[in-house]
Amino acid sequence: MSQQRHGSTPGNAPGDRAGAVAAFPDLPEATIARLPEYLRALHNLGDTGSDTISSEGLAAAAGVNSAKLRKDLSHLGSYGTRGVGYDVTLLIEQIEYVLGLHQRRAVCLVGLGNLGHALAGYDGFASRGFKIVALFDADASKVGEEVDGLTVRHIEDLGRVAVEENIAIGVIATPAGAAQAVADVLVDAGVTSILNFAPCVLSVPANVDVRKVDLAIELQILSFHEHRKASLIALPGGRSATADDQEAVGS
Amino acid sequence: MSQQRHGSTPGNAPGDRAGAVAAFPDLPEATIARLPEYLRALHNLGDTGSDTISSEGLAAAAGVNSAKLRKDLSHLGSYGTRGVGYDVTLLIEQIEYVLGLHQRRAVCLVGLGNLGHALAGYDGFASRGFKIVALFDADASKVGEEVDGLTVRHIEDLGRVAVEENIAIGVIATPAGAAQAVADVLVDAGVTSILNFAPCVLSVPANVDVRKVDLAIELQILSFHEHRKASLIALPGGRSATADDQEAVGS
DNA sequence: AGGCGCTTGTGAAGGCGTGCACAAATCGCG
DNA sequence: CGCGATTTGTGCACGCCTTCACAAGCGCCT
Repeated sequence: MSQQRHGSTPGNAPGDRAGAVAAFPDLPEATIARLPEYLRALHNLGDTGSDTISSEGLAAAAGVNSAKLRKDLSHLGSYGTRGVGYDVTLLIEQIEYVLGLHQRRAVCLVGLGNLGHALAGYDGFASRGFKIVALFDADASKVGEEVDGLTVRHIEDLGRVAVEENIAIGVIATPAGAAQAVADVLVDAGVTSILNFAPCVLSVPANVDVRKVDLAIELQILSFHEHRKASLIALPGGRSATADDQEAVGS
Repeated sequence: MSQQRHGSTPGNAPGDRAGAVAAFPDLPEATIARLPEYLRALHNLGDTGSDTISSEGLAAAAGVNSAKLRKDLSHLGSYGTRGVGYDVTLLIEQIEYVLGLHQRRAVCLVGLGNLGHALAGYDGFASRGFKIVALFDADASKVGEEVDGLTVRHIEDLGRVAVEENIAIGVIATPAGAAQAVADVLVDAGVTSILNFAPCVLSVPANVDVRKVDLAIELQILSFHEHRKASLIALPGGRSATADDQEAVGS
């Protein structure tokens, strides 16, 4: 789908520049973070729904406030139809274009431990606009291994391969100790976006974007809420009330 | 470490309530989300550093502004020493207590596909306050399998086991289609915090906290920034400039 | 053709978070 | 004992984001 010519994407008619791309009306970061949610909801609805969707309906499917959704979409100049709603197909195209998903992006993955293996085989990447085109590891014993149709290469080759394959996004799934070194190599190779799963802070040039996913942090945030809930219950309440300040796992 | 009696945690001396726990001064969500970062940085520094750390130093290690860090710490009534800094050990204890990490929390994991296997073996959970005590899957062919020292059980047993093991946190690593059903089972079993890796919106009662991690969304956000950067370069620039509106992966 | 109901798009207000800049406090040294 | 250097804790202002509420626009039905 969305095989259409994207140069004709609507919404950039009036104030467009030279012959370049769209000239983004610098969207708020919060909006950008939600666009992928809308996109996912739209794809789900596209299969089993009608041609159009109201802001109310889409907002419910994406789990957000409908006013927020409308404002988000209005930011990217999207045209809904008053009294009707948004054209599902058109909206999908618009969002995909803004997110730069009209082209399939090449991604490389560094670090093939536990998590790396899982990421290499994760369907969600392929089905949502990305293609892992290379795997790297520093461990010689892993180099040469075949993972999900790709051969693991030594990280030394990263620079060359990144240029050959035009890789702009790198995923770091190494231990924390190795992450900064890997990031440096990625930056040197021309990668300008990094998704970091290692629990550490990366320092990179200003033109490089880094996003971090730390699984333990997510759990710790939940732990806080557990702690809070348990302490609010105070005396009454269920089994977790008194147990909270004792032990949870068992001695 | 932090084996001490936590009832004596300082900072709640003046306005404490009955005999209950701490009575949190409802911290801002943004602060809560950063506390785990500080904690990680502190652990790193604790190994190779001095007894105290300045807000400047810790902020650098955690990748945030130092004023923000001070404000965050002040919210939880932490006592640093002016002219000196924060006592590393004490601060670790404080943050761990606030996050509810003074006890090791029992976690169960549902869904042992690619990602589930990786999560089951992820060191970061064990080393940062959590213990996976049970694995579940709906696929009969996976039940009985041994993964990282635990035997995979059928999801039917979740209710019973959750109560037995006093599980308050559940991790969903199933396909999107199964996630809501799993969430319902978890909620029924008394789980009040869910970490959801499935790309879908979960609907749960108000007293249940859900955090979502969607790997593809992170990449899509990076993709947007790639797209934006590429379009800003316009004409000059590197290899990715002209390639952006063509193809990235190769025909 | 006209009116009515529905939905989008947006102005305005309120809340939250951030970062500056400085007062208050503590330590060390002379 | 007092002074200066250093660092925390925080008042304040600014900007972003969210949410409400409503006018404007569109289609359908009569």
